[in-house]
Amino acid sequence: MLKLTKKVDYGLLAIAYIAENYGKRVVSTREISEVCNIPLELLAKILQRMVKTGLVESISGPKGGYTLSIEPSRISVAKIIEAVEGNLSMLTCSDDRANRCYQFDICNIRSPMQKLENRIIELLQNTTIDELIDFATGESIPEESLEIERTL
Amino acid sequence: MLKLTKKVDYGLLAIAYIAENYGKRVVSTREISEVCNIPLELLAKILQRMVKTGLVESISGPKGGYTLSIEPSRISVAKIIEAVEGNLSMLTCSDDRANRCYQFDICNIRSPMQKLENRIIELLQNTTIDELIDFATGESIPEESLEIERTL
DNA sequence: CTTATATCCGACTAAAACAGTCGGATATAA
DNA sequence: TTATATCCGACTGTTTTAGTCGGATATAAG
Repeated sequence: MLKLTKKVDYGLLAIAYIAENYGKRVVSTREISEVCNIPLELLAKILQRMVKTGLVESISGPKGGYTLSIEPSRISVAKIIEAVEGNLSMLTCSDDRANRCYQFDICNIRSPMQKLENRIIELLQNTTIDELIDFATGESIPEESLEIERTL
Repeated sequence: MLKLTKKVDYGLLAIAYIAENYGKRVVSTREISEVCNIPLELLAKILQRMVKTGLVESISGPKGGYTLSIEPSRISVAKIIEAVEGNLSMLTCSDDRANRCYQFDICNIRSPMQKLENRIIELLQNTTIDELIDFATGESIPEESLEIERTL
């Protein structure tokens, strides 16, 4: 379904915490693990993937840890999902021999669904880390953000 | 991740096919199964769930099958996901004893993520079956729909 | 130069979700 | 009565997810 995986959840929490300390100090896996209640080893792997994709950078050794390698405003939820999970597409339409979709030829909902996916991805790209920590620090909360509308 | 399950894929295809014949005739599980290359038994269960949630209605016996119980314009992708999977939330923030989230107390990204989720749900609610079959029948394709923009 | 604390990395396991199957019940047109 | 349809729960194999383990490399500090 559309549920976020734990890894993504952890990744978001971790990078938000790193972002709060951006420019001040580096934070270690252990510290994040303890503050956020995230299993240490799992968190380590998540952070390492975010290093690989260039979202954070690491300092080895004692007093080491992680810090953002780019501005919070340039780190989107989309990038974090991609870093942690590999890709963020909800559709896997394929005509390849290997992982062929048996509906590929007769599927007439592909275009509109593709469009829907693109819009969702746009939303994920437009939600950035600085917005997340703005909430945390209490700055500039747009009043509309508290509305909860889920009428089907 | 955000991938749609096969069940939802099948559900979308099936209901689109039913919608194409809406007002003309009922279509059977077997027919949809053959046309769309969907395993018969699995499709049957999916259609039965959509009956339960009131998206389609069934006629038993020979010459029986399914038809929409409401207008195509009132059937959204959101409703189909809910019918087939139970719910469509990407977040599962819970303070309950049973399935408690161990980050609940310290999580400071919940509000913005909730907002993001609401926007995605809005998109899913605003994409309806009549749009899907408009594409299939070639009517009123907005030119922007073919754009593929995925710049991260 | 040793030690303690970090990141780094692949392989592994248990549990849950997903995809699909099976057996049998009920309804109804012919 | 029969054939064709929906209905429904239980079951199985596969894949994904979540988390663990063992060991390598890097470096600050004594």
